[in-house]
Amino acid sequence: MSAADPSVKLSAPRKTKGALPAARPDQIMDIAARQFRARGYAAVSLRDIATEAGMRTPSLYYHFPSKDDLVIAVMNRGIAVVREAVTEALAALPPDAEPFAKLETAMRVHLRALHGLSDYTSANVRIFGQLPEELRRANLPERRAYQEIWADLLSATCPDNLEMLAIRVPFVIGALNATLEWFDPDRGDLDVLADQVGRVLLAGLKEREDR
Amino acid sequence: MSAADPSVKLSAPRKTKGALPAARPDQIMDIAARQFRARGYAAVSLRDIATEAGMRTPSLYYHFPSKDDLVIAVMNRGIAVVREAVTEALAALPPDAEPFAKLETAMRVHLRALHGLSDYTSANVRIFGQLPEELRRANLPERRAYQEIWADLLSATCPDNLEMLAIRVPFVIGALNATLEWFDPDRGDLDVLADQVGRVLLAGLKEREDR
DNA sequence: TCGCCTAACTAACGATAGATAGAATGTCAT
DNA sequence: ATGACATTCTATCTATCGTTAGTTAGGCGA
Repeated sequence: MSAADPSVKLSAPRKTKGALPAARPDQIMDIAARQFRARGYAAVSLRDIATEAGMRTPSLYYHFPSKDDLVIAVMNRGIAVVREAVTEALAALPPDAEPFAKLETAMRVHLRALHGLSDYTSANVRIFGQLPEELRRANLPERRAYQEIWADLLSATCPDNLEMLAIRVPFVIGALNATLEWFDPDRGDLDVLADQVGRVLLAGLKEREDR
Repeated sequence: MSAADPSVKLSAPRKTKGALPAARPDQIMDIAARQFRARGYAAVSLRDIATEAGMRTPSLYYHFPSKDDLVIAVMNRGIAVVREAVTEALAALPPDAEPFAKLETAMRVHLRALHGLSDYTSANVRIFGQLPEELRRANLPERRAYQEIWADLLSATCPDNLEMLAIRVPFVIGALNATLEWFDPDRGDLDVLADQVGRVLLAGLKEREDR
């Protein structure tokens, strides 16, 4: 394939100190995230990751104490990335932006994180349901922190109705995440997707009890 | 645990011919579906299935030629079950039912199939993304046939707009399926879920271009 | 120059997976 | 009673997994 001829030894430690061409652990995480995203959790072995990184499997253990630790690191970064992106985008809005304008922005950024911006976020969404329960639990704090952002945003759509909010938060995030399973940004326009999905969800959330 | 002490030999073939207490292959598929639903694809081994069925692993090979074949059978039944349920429910509606009444019915039945009615359907949704591509491909014909029902239903929400329809069909199905990952029918009321989800989606789909 | 740190290597282990071969068991029609 | 069939068994194989142990080689500070 493209990478990794193990007979060619990578010549020793890094010379560059200030240039930092992506630290090795980061590079390994990049590869892991891309493979998890493409092929799922169980289908990706440490051998696969090591091969693409140009090293032997046990060498990975110098950078990560176990496969679980590597996976947890990738998963947590996946949520951190999208949370920071959404937070920044919301902060860039005018302070008096309407609740539904904020919602639309958050949806667009979330979709962009899933489809192209971050292999980490898409890997997280893709493999979360495949992980043994222990690993899933390790990702829950990050997920809950991210959900709080959406709870803030969505509370404007159903004020004083916590039961409705408790359903709408995971429903909206889940509906957005589900696009990962069928939408291919290489074959369709991501902006069109965001327009269509945003329109349906925003209109649906805007609808008042009385119609 | 509850089932299967292999030292107690199950006494030979079935006597009952007309009574049919669920044919053995069906019983095995039931167990497989339940386990796949609960723990995902990779986490369920043939040993696990055999144990719960009260037999040794190789005995499974008398009924199914391989694990792949068993999985494919479970997956296909998962779609078949929900498709038949939706088809029947739609047929039971008055012939002059409005398009959005049909849509709401389909959504309710689909949610019910996911949460309780059928381990096959929930197993399908749960593990589809975990399967190697070859197995996923084997389930595509069933899935496409089921999607056609929804294409019919949803075409009323965006007449003469095939691009929009091509997005709305997988989006709606995906949004419904995603509830499997966060909604627990033991802790929440399924009817409440259907009310809330149905309201948002139906209102969103009803919204006209001009607002 | 010496010794430590970094970063990789080779070799191997134990566990578990799906799968196969062939023997054994019980039922039933003849 | 017997032979055919259906069903499950035991025993074993091969492949692959994550992981550990111990080793090697280069760069850098004292």
